[in-house]
Amino acid sequence: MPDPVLVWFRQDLRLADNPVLAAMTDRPVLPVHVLEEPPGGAAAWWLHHSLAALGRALTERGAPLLLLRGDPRRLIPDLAARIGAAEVHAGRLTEPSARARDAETHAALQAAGRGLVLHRNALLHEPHLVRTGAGNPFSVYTPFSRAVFALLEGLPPPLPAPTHLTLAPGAPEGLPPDALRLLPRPPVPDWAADFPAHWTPGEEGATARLGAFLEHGLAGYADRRNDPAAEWGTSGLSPHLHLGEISPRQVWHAAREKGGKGVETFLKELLWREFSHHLLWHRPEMPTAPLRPEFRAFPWRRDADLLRAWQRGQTGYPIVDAGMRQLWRTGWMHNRVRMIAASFLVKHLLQPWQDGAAWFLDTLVDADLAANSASWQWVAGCGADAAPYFRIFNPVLQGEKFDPDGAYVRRWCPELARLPDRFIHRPYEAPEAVLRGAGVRPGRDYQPPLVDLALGRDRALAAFASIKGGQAA
DNA sequence: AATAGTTTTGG
DNA sequence: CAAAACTAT
Repeated sequence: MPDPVLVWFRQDLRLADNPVLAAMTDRPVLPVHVLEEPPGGAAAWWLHHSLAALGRALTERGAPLLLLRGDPRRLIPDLAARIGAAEVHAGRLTEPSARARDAETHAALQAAGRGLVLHRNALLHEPHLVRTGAGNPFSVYTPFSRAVFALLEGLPPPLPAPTHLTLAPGAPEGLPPDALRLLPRPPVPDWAADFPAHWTPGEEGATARLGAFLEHGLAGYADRRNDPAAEWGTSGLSPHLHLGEISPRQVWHAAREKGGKGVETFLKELLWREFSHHLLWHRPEMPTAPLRPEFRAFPWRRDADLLRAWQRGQTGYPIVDAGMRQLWRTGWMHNRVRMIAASFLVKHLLQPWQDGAAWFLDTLVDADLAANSASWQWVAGCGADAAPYFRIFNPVLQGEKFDPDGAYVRRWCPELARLPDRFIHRPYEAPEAVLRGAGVRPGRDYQPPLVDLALGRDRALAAFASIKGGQAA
């Protein structure tokens, strides 16, 4: 009998195209997941269901998933010792805390003569292996995407899922998924009540979502990806990719095989995800500190009331409010609307981007530290390859451009649904008779804007001007 | 992955 | 005089 192996599942909750499992042919395995800190609320809901789905799939293959809660630095080496595993295998992660944890776990394993083997499993290409011609990490997206595109020409095809696994003997009793307490419980109201109508966590759900997107969305992707009301405007794969229920390699190959219009545009979006992880790998401070140092002196005007109004979707700007409510109800927000809502918070309201990023991490089912941090820094203008500081989205113009008939706003802000197109993105300009005709009582059904757009814009520009003395690039 | 204000164009 | 082009932020 070959040596047993401990298979440590983290953000690769799938069987197909899983290099960790593929390395295990004919070896007895103990699949384990250790919950150390629960993720944000919405992501925790997703994790619960994803772990349950993975558990079922692994049980069918003969090796049930062991669920534990506690410190992996101690639990993983203990478990490896208990089943006599010389090696622990896992997928490599980019989050700084996970990297530190893996290094410590590795050290603890090594002290007992064991090893931790990390596989490329969450990304198309390892972030530490992509370099500029000069040998440095990339800090600009376009050259990064060009380099990675070239590297991916020889991307091997996805690996098949194992049909049968042999369970290593000696596993202790694990926890049922419910014991991880990842779901909202009383007295907290069930904010996830609507999630199941929108999502099916787990590998099967991910595969089905990819198939449906290829069928209904890919060909029109270049045209529709900025239409937040379009049913198949985007793939909706972000939460599945975040937990590795499907690999980017599977998505990459499937899109290329399908071919046709929209493929290039779609693949470039996958590379934004890669780029975010590349940045986080090389700049682990990215989640908390601006990548452009002059932004450390930015005069934010932190205000709990403004932040709360934004969180609740009560800013008075329909496209922002619709987005924030879609986020709360479904755990997801369309990418175009994320940019608009984020820009409004950091520019017009002058709230620190870190506060917005924290709210997104708590409410998004796809809460990904790399993508979230990189994107907020991009919007705020303090990121490596960020929008110039003077790029300030006007939520009314953006709404009129990308949601011209107000379908998105009407869906998520039903109190405005009967307003004519002309005022759907600027209800505060509607004459009283129009409001009355649409059944909107001013100040009662919909609040006045939190800030005048011209004033907010000028104030943001002034704030940015005040830090420009720094060594801006 | 902008916007606002100004100037120029062209029917 | 509306639309397109240009330009500063």
